[in-house]
Amino acid sequence: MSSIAVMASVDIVALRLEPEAQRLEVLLHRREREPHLSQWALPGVIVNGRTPDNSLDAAAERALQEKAQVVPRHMEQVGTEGNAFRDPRGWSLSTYYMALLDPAQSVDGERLAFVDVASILARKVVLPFDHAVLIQRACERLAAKSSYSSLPLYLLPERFTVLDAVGATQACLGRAVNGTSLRKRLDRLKEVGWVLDTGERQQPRLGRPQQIYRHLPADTGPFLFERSLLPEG
Amino acid sequence: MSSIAVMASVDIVALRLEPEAQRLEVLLHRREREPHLSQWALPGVIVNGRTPDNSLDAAAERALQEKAQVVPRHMEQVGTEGNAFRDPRGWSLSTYYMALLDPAQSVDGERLAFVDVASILARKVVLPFDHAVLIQRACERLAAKSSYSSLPLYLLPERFTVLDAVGATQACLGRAVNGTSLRKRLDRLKEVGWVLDTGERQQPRLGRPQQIYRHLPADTGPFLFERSLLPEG
DNA sequence: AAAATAGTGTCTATTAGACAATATGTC
DNA sequence: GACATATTGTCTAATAGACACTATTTT
Repeated sequence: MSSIAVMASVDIVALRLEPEAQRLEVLLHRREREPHLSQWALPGVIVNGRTPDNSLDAAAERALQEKAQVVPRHMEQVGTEGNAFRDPRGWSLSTYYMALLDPAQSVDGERLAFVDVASILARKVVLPFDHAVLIQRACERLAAKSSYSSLPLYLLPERFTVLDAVGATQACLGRAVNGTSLRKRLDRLKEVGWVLDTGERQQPRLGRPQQIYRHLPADTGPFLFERSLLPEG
Repeated sequence: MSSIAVMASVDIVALRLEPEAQRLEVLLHRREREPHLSQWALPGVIVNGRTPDNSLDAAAERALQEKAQVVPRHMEQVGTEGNAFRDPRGWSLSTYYMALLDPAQSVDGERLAFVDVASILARKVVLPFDHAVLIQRACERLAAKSSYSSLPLYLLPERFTVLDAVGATQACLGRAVNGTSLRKRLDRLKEVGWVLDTGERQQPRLGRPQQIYRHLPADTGPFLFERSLLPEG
């Protein structure tokens, strides 16, 4: 049985919207063991028959709790990367999940930090293993789905404005987004009950106050629109 | 190292369009070892450091060649299922791929057969492990993407008619599809060079002859439309 | 009042879909 | 010619997007 076995782990690409510049950040964890001891890497856990997990999803939950110490608004499996080179110890597998966090999620301690995704993808920050690739794949998934779904709203706090929604969508897509279109989408989401209109207002530094929308606490899955936001306009 | 290891495999959900009724069939392989020896199951291979595969994708290719003995027009990873119960030997992982075959793909020998997908999902045919779940997930992925992409065309022979395209799309989506819409989509695919108009005709039993389209031999990835085919009409 | 920002209304473009009209073959 | 089937053309509906216009607040 050991001859048919391989190292396997679950890694979490937990994404947060940085409040100021509305750019994506990924949660990294300082490694507690070799290889790459004490380097910043994706939080993850080993999976095997001796760990307490009954399933991959359960292992992902445990990784979130034990290592990342955050509660995501949404989580989904993205894929599995497996080859002979990604881990110096030999053939290994990593099933990686995308988790979307409330921007208010903060981390304490020396072992956790949020790092700008763009600087990782540009290789300005270098991660061990193939973690940069996993982050890239997760962001590609996020971008693809963001065009035709309400997925970016999982990156917003429970109460948010139209401008927040535009910013989140732009961060996910990596390009400008039409405000009118996003307003219409929020109207649609209001119709189906995916978001609520609180009736409350919020005063920006200057100008007319903003309507405050609210999303539901539970992850009911993203709403799928019938058309995509278009590349140019 | 053996204490941090787990059983892992790659399984292939190879789908074919049954020529007559235009229903989806999946390729099954009679198992050559325990557990579930000589039962029909998904073709797959073990992955670990001792097998010749450099990567998961390479293992998937090997599974196709050695076990399934078919060459797909398209293949993509769908996901990974892992838990303590799916294999009687203990905790195990299966990364499973969706492969789309030419309907002319046939199999010879006693160890391979195409089986109607619907009867598997309805549990009229019972498969070992959680293979029915893997097939279901692959079909869900196929249905989701078929609504907004040219994925169903990978199930067609190189030369096909509009009616073939309608049939394939219906089989993938599991519901009726508007013929006019599909014609327009084929026009769009012709514009971008994803399909070609051969100029040739084919005579059905009765009536006006059908135009014959042709797709390119290489898998350039599905074309993504900006809108979905709509649920009712 | 001026400036800034939010939100609304109107128009266009695109594409799915319904369906009538036409083309082209077999019997 | 009758019939079957394929294809084209016309119209509608829905929604993304552009943009002018209005609303509401601060300074």
